Amino acid sequence: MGAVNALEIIDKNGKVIIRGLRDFEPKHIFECGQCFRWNLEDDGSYTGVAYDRVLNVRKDGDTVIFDNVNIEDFNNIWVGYFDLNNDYGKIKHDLAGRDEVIKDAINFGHGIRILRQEPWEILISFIISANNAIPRIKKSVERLSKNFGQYLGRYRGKDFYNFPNAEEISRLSEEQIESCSVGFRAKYILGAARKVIDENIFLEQLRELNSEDCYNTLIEFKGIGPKVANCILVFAMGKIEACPVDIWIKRVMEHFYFHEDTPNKKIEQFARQKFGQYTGYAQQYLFYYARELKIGK
DNA sequence: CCCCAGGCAGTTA
DNA sequence: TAACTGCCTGGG
Repeated sequence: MGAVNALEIIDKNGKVIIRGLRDFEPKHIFECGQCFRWNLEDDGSYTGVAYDRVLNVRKDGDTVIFDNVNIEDFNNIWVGYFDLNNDYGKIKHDLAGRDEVIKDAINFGHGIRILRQEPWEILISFIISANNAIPRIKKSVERLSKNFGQYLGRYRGKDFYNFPNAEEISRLSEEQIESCSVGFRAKYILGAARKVIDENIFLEQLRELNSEDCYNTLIEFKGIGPKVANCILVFAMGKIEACPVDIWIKRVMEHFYFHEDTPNKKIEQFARQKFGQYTGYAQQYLFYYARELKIGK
């Protein structure tokens, strides 16, 4: 039995409602750069797609309301997706004791959780993320889904589609993929799909590998370098000790710790030494902190 | 118009 | 293996 089972859960009318759910802020979770398919609604809730489901999430005081879901899917899919059985209070307490910088970052993004997302969608999403901006990454992922994914249903008057699987993408032309505004990354996306199909790669099984073997497998894909591979490790493979060093992590680390231009490898080493098994969490708090406050820019 | 955005591959030295 | 360079796209 996980921690979430100790809480009061109400299941009614296609909603699952949890009172007293700690360390959970939709804005922090969905806008900390880890996911691209969650969008803010007019009422402050977020609607997104994962694991062939459409879900809406809202927080009201200490209550979190999951809409468009039944209790079976909640237990089988979303508890894992939102990492609800993980004690973020403990993680934050441990990390915050290490120095004032990470302590401030944690206070700022106190409701962040690392989502356990689908490996294939995350692999392609982060190939698209290279030298790109979040709103445009979201637009490309959305277009790929709408044009080539399977129809899932309607919610609040909008149609939703899943992310096309590797086989579906492998059958597309480079031009079809380019039509989703992915630019020069189209050949990497098609190449990745063909590699997965031709080499019979089961990305879910990479979760069973250790971090290093998992990384070495991912970096064989054209379009996946060190940063993207580490993002896939943290956001889909459960390898939370990994440390993606992007431009914001580089900025915030140089601003607070190095005070000079520093190679990404050195930043990664420093972070892993400082934050250990919690490096991926620390990275996410620091990223959100830096990007929202434009630290180091 | 220029600049840059959660990097990468390819080329050089 | 480190240092460079060009890259689709589109919003500021």
